[in-house]
Amino acid sequence: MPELPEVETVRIGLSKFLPGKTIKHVWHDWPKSFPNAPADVQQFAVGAKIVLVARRAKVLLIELDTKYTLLIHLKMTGQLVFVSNKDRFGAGHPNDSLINNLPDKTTHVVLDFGDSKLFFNDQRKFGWVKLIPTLEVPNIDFFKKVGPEPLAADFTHTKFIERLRRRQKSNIKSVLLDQTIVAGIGNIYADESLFAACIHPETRVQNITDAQLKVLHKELIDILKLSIEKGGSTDKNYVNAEGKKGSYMSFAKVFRKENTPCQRCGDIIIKTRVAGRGTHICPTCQVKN
DNA sequence: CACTTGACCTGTCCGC
DNA sequence: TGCGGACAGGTCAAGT
Repeated sequence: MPELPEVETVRIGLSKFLPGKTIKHVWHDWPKSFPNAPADVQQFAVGAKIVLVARRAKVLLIELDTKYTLLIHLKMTGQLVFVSNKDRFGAGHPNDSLINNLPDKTTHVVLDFGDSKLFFNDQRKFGWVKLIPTLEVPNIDFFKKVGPEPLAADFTHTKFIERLRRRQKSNIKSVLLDQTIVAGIGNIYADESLFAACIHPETRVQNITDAQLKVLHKELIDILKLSIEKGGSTDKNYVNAEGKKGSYMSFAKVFRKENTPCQRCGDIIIKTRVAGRGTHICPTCQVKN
């Protein structure tokens, strides 16, 4: 679901459209989707101009010129879709694309810029939009705890290994999913990178060699970069800022590939449960040690 | 401290 | 056809 490559793809899209736009009106219909609305929204968002769009971990940051920033987390089924008025045909048009039919029943927040709108859709309502003073953004609990960006230039294999070894007794998959160790990895890229590095997801970190972790570091970065290039993974809900799906799933080697042959050895990919998550493994390539 | 479970939600699928 | 239950998986809180 939306992990680092998906959120980064949305950021790239929104960066093309949002800077310079002025928020004319904010609509929302579900308190938990926008917890500090409406009081602060009237004061610090309506009338504000968007300065820039950034990302940290799986969180999008839309900075406003009122010294406030909108933080957005898509969680599992969130979408952020930008629609320009001139691109719409109207509901019911033969071109039945998503953008012609928004808002729909999953839409919970709309930022209206007059000539265009940004729709926050979220089928399961786990995601949220928050308005926070820009200076306080680094001090929110999540950002104080979250680990380094895996695609940052200074994220060396040495740093990666040092951080993973803080959880020597845990299984490697739980550690990859732990946002305080490394930011941005979720279920898809944990499974894909562990397969690429030939590591069984239940292996304790202490039983994995530095050489293996160095391979995992390289494979993880390559996979995240490739996925961004392909516009992320669309399993069910995910779309980019223009309402379009990502194509990385067609490059995935194990995720949702259970009962199909492993591309490396021909054995059959299995689906099991590790760390409470659906987990995909090649039983021949990935052996516990 | 490591690890698991439940909560937050809705849609889909499977078995009866 | 409908109905109950499992499942999907990001994050946090609470429990073992």
